[in-house]
Amino acid sequence: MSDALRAALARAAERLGQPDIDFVLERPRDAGHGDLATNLAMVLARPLKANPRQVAQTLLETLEVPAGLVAKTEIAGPGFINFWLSQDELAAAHQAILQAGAGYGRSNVGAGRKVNVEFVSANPTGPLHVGHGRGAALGDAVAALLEWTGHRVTREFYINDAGVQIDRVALSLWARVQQAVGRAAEIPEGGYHGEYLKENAETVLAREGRAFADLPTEQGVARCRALALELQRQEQDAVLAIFGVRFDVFFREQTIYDRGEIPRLFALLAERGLTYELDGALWLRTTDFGDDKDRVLRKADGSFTYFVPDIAYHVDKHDRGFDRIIDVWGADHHGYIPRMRAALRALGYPEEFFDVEVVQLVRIVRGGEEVKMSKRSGQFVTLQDLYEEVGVDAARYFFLMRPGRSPLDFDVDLAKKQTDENPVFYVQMAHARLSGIFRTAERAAESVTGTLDLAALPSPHDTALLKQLVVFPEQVEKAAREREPHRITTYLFDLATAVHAWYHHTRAVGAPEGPATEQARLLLARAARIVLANALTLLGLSAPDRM
RNA sequence: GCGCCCGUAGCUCAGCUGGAUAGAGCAUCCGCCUUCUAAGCGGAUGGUCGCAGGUUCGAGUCCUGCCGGGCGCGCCA
Repeated sequence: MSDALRAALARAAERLGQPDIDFVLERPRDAGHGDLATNLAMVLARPLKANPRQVAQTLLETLEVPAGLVAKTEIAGPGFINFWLSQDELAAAHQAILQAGAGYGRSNVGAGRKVNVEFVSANPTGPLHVGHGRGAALGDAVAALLEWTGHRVTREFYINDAGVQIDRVALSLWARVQQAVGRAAEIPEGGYHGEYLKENAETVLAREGRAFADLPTEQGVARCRALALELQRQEQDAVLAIFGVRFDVFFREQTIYDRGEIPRLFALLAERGLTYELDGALWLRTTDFGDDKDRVLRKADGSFTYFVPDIAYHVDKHDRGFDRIIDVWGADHHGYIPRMRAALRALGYPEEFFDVEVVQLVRIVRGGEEVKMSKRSGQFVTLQDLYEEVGVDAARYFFLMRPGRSPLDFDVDLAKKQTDENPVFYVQMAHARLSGIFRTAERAAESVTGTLDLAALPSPHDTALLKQLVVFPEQVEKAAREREPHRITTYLFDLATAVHAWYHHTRAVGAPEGPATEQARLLLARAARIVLANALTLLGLSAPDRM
């Protein structure tokens, strides 16, 4: 609805001789300033050398807006033009909610662009921790936002199954196997000490038989490598499934090697003159592309740095035809961004191809004290511990409440509270209450149909709720563009506030104002329930009918 | 030392491509239960937006410098 007005304003500016002027048409913060406001007169004042309020007056005199769109205009403050939309326009916007239903809020601004979102990508060396949980919630929500705006999204998980970390797990598991059959064995230097490898050792012995422990060391360790990988991946997937996160692609680092991508990459880089030898090592000229120092690809001992398969992996994503890839990385990897960006630039990829979402640390706080570790992992709080304590919905909501770039204090006590202090509870309660209205009315929400009669909605809480509902699609677009799911949790909270206030101050079933108002309020409740459910669903949260 | 992120109410944090009187929750104080879930609603108190300059009709938002906090700076992954 704002598009028609924006076009009309642009035409008016053109008539004043300023066809390409950049102006803003937005929803003002203060409801007293109308439904939409523009600064056009103020930005025109300078080139026209005129008083902004005078310009606003001229604009309003020449403005041609489609009939039935705007009910009232005013010139305010330093030269803002405020618009109030007509009631027909609001009724039409309400009707659009009922018609679109579960699809309300979706758009096509992404125009089918192929996007890859890679997230979690935890090493297969142990259980997922709460930081992975935040990355999972955030990556999944970013992916959902892109889907809702018409992108073709692939959710991808990268498995580091070829590095030295997995070798250390193999040696650690072999040691646990030996211990389990009563032999003296030590977890090697840099190995994994968590309880979970003891469990894995028991699983291995139960499955392979006690004779497994008698294998020659080399063979045993090799088997342990495959078994540890399998068991850790299985556990991670089970936890992610409960957490409600699914991936389309699991990409193993090993595939890079198996397919011979490494020599191909070296040839490509050499061909472009991007590498050189120094001190027995092979270097990539990343400084030519914005990095602060060149990076080693092949070490003097002949082995590759981690950077090598990682570049090859990003090249592979490019070759799979994605227009854009988004990596969700922990904050401890942010120093790695410039070199990867430089490598992809060096290969001639477009600037906007590669993006990184940095996810800051999560501190788990219980009783005002930071919780540092769980017994099972030995060094960190696991994602499983967290959702078993507070529930999946609360965990996901809390992870999404703040921008990923902000460090997060996760208040476990608050997340568990079944009161309005807990934002998840508060938001879901709003949905449950709306469902309760239809239970009381003894009607299915879908059976309430027709055009919304605004004249039958006398309370300011009615209109406040309605106006909150119709901004959902633009909130989704904005959140998708900025890749900021926290905008949706903020919106959900504001919407829930509008619902609770409306619920408390007005009555739908048996409305004292009469049957026309009951009908209008039921239509409003139906729309509000749709929008709440859509926003919750988008973020991977449930929309309960009772609580 | 260099780079990135952060600094907004007592606490935890929002603040949309710069826009009108800087918002919310918690805490503190004051109201409201014959109600479709009081598992709720309304109100009050509380701010040199880290500091100092600059750009602009207009700066929490953009630029520069400084102060404070976090993280990263390997021929580790």
